[in-house]
Amino acid sequence: MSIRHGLLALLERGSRYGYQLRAEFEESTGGTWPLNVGQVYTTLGRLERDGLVRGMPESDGGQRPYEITDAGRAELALWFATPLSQADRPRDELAIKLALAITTPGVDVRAVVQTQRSATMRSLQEFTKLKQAGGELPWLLVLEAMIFQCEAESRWLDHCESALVRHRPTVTPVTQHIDERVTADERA
Amino acid sequence: MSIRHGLLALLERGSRYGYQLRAEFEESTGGTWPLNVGQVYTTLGRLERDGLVRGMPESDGGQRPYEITDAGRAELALWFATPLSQADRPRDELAIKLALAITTPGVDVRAVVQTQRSATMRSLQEFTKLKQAGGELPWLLVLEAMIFQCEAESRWLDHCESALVRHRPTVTPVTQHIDERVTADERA
DNA sequence: CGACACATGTAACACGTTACATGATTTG
DNA sequence: CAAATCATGTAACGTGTTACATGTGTCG
Repeated sequence: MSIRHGLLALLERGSRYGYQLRAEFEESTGGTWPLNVGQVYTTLGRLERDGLVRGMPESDGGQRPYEITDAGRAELALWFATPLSQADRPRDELAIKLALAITTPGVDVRAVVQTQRSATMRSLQEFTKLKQAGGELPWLLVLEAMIFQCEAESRWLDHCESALVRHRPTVTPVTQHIDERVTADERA
Repeated sequence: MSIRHGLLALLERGSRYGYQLRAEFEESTGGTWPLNVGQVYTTLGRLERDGLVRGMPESDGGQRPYEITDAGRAELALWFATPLSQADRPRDELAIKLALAITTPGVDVRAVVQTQRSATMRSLQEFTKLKQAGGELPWLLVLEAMIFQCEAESRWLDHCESALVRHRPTVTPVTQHIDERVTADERA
């Protein structure tokens, strides 16, 4: 639903055509989430089908601008007025992954956690660097949203690791045979 | 991709049938993300089509168990070994919403922020209550992931609000006419 | 001219989601 | 018996995503 409403919001500023919409959408979010042009057109088609936008006749340079309708404006207002509930959000794949890793035989959960943390920290560094480069307020806020998320994820991964250590003791390479005895016990 | 791999992980524990898979999936995540049974079957169909699981003949009580194949095991191992990159994640709808709210005429951004924060805090309280009730380790970690996320979101919303105040001064009901002058200036 | 950016669009597919149809089994 | 739960499955739709086809304009 984010692209749908995103395009609607851009059209609220005034009439735009597909290519413009893609450029402005990517600009708002600083190119963090690249948007395939094709998707703009398919989404515009669906928005028109639903009566939220109106496609104008093709103008001079082969450009076909769209404008938002009253229904579209209402839908947009509703979007802004309604908070995102937990149910609206996609499942947290990382949480699912770790939760299942714990109960899946033959998975080194600590390795999963550590690999993820490396990746998360790399992202965090990239974002921090981008932040130094500066930019418009919207793009800056998006960046900071992702920075906050990375930090939360990193803290959560730390938390998971220590919870795991508490739950099933750490294994060093030397005591590999002990590891196998322990997991065998747990299966019973 | 999370359900696909989730089912694969559950099948790694042993042969299961559809209804069981749904129950175990919801149990792992504590019912936070309810999973429609129908989706289990469609997903199992796709997994079988891709050779990652094998559907067994229908047994006694009308149950049709599935088992994971070697290809499925490889896919699962890959899933666990590969960290989630930023590109894999869905667009952050809230971030997009706020970024666009800022540049959309006629939107009270502060109201959007405050409405969202109320909702986020409500979620946070629910999760905290659930945490007190306790549960298995996987479910506990999932809960804490969501708690951490809510906290990050709440902090980010605070940050947005203060960034907005810095950028365009707060308006009180009494000085409504001043607000209109200001926004008119900004449009120019 | 040839390459590249601009611009529109379609086809095909993946995944998630809901609603529905259908039966077997259990239980009050 | 009737209602609820267990269990399987299909049909239909929505969004997101990619790949492709097509044409125009511009610039070295």
